[in-house]
Amino acid sequence: MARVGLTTDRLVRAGAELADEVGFEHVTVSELARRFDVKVASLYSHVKNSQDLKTRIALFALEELADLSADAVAGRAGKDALTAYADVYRDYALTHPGRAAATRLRLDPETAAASAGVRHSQMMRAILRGYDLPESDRTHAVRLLGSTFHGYASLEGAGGFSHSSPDSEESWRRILDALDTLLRNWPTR
Amino acid sequence: MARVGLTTDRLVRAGAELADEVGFEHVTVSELARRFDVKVASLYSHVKNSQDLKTRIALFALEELADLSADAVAGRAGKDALTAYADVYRDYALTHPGRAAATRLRLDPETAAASAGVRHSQMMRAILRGYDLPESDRTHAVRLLGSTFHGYASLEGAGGFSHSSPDSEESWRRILDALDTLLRNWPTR
DNA sequence: TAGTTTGCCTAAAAGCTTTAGGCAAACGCA
DNA sequence: TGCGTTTGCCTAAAGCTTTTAGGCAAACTA
Repeated sequence: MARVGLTTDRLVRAGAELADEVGFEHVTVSELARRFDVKVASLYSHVKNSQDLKTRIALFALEELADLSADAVAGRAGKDALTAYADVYRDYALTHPGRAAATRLRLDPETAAASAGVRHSQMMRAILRGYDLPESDRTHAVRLLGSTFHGYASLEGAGGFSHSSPDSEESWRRILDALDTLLRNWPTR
Repeated sequence: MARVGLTTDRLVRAGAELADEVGFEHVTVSELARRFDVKVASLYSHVKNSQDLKTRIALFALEELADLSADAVAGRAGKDALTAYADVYRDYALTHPGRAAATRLRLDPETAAASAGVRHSQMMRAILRGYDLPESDRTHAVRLLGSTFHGYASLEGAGGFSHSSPDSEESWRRILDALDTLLRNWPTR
């Protein structure tokens, strides 16, 4: 009965890798147990249940992505900051599709409020400081950016843009140009 | 052994309703059988398997939404057409969250190509005729609109904008204004 | 009305989730 | 070092979902 050394943290990290391999929706307690060569019931000491595991993977991914973004955005402003943030987002979604899908998991309000999701909004708000938006419009702009990045990564990940020209990379660049233009010509009421 | 009169079509419609009630990811062949007061195995004459059921629900929702959109867009142009299309999209997502989630299901390329998804792209292309975009940029713009609508509906459905001001309705209107502005000032290379 | 089709059934196997209770490894302290 | 406690992983078991195979009777079809 050698002990493998399970911890919640190790399970969550392995769960994130599993998600990238098989898709977040196919992450299963059983499969995770198999990977640790351990009986399923053993995981239940470290994780409340399947939902809990998925939530933890989502929180982990949000955090990891926030760290990467913060790094990329540091020292940049304006369009430079916008594209740095956006590119990190998209790259993350491409290299870690399962984790990216996890960041789209519906979290209950308290969990969401305590998540790295708020760091993401704060970063977007900070990026908007490089543009001349009235304070009252910042939230709208944050929501627009969030929706677009989210949506693009999601559609691209679902294969929506593959095998059709022009290629996705080009659309992405043009969309970032467009969003930059938009923020510099933001329509006020 | 009274016959209930199952058909693939009835199953798909009931599946769509079920999705709206419990969430698309919780749609299950078992639950559907329960609702028809029929044994689970009976459904397998009408539907290949669970994945097949979900795919059919997705195709149904895409079709239904395309019909609604076509109706809304008919006879409109420019911003009028843009907002009509977008509003139908968002309303659908709010009133039919499960079906809307279904439209985000990853379809394999052939299935996607034969789906009403292509009607959606065509409608967006048609809407863009009201704006003065170079032909070569239309695809980029379609992808931007698709991403933004998709992303907004997804985040709003996940509760991302609820319980925080300004309310979602206002952001949505402002985002449509912004997209309209953007399309009228589309940055070319 | 007889024959055929087919819709729904029973049976059963296999996989995932979750809880309860047990044994032994690892830790903490004298 | 040895003893007691903690705790990590195990076995067992129940309940649910998926999926396949084979059967009977209801509903078309001639």
